[in-house]
Amino acid sequence: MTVRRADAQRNYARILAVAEAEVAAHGAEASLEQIARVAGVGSATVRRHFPGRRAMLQAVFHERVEALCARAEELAEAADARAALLEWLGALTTYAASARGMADVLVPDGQAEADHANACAVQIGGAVEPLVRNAAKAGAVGQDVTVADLVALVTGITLATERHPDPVAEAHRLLALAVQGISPISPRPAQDGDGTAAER
Amino acid sequence: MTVRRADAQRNYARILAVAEAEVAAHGAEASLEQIARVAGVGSATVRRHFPGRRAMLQAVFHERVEALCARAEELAEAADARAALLEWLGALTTYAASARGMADVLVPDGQAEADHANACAVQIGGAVEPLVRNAAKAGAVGQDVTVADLVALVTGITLATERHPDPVAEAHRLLALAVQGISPISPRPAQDGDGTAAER
DNA sequence: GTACGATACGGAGGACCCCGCCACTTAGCA
DNA sequence: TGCTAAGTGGCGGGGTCCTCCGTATCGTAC
Repeated sequence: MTVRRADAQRNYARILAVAEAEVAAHGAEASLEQIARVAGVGSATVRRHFPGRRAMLQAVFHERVEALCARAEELAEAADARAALLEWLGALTTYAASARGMADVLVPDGQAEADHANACAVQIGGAVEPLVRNAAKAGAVGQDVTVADLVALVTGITLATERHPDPVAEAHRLLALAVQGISPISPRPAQDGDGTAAER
Repeated sequence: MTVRRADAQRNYARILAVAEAEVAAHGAEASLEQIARVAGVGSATVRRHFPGRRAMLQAVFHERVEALCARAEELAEAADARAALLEWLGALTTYAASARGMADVLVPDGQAEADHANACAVQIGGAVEPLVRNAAKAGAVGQDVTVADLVALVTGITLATERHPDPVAEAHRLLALAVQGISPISPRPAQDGDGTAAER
């Protein structure tokens, strides 16, 4: 635990490379065993570096997450807060829809993440927070809209369009729909405006 | 193939009942093997009645899908087309978010469904089509919005909020957000210009 | 009431995967 | 050059999915 041995680092890199390819090919449920086989290491080694599938996926998509965070920081400076936020959402959609398995790692995992609390989600949350706040200040989005909401919406869209012939295009279509509103009406207080009623 | 034997029907019913319980308990990835065990039949029998997990899930949620279709037909008569559509979307959200695994069966499955083309999706599509058309005619939704779009959006939201402490409430929140629009402005054809964004 | 044929059943077996354990190798420091 | 702990790989156990095939059972015709 002190410092990682050199061979371990090499193995890690190799496994990660194989994992990327494998996830790209088979999506989020790529076989860890298969990754080990292709990488030419024992399956135990893979699991040592990545305890659990989620960890593996997080590692695979780490670069992309960082790219998204960097983009968010750039965009936080933009003059048009609304356009900036929308562009970032578009970028997120493109990433999530084109990289199989990425959406799965963005959806919060109930129990097993309390310890380090879904690393990428937190990371993204921090980086994008300013974007959303700027947009809220400009009146482009509601005050109660959180980063998590937006990410959830996009990941949901991505998951739902995963098997579509052209996932990226379809995801962007649905995103546009959600941005514009399915059926927007200016909020009127005291009307039925709070969303949906309970039903049977 | 002529007529089903009586014992087969009984087994089917029993397995279906167990499957419902099992899916409710463990979600969409409930073990077929486990279902067989609990139902006291061989695993082959389960898969004879339900070839593949999707078939099982479709059977499990068949009643709910029918209920939703019935609701849609009722609502098609409503005076306020927009309210009708929104209520139906709310109902769908409640169903999908409260019944674990239902969302998974609503998301179209690329290849294996071409033969009978995702039974429930088609069924819902047919029943809800009038609702959407009415709403479109009333100008409540865009002309290019399809049933599939709306269902995809809701199922996506459901998938993304699956692990949330209170999935139903959270799903409804996001649905409301999507209905109102994340940041509605009309840069798109044919819609009236609302002009300024800063509404709220 | 019985005998027969189609229908449905269930268990065995193969393939795959995840996971934990443990003896062995090897890198890195003294 | 040794020594030690980090790192490794393979094995076995438990689980699932899926297919095949002998067998029991149902429904019917006689």
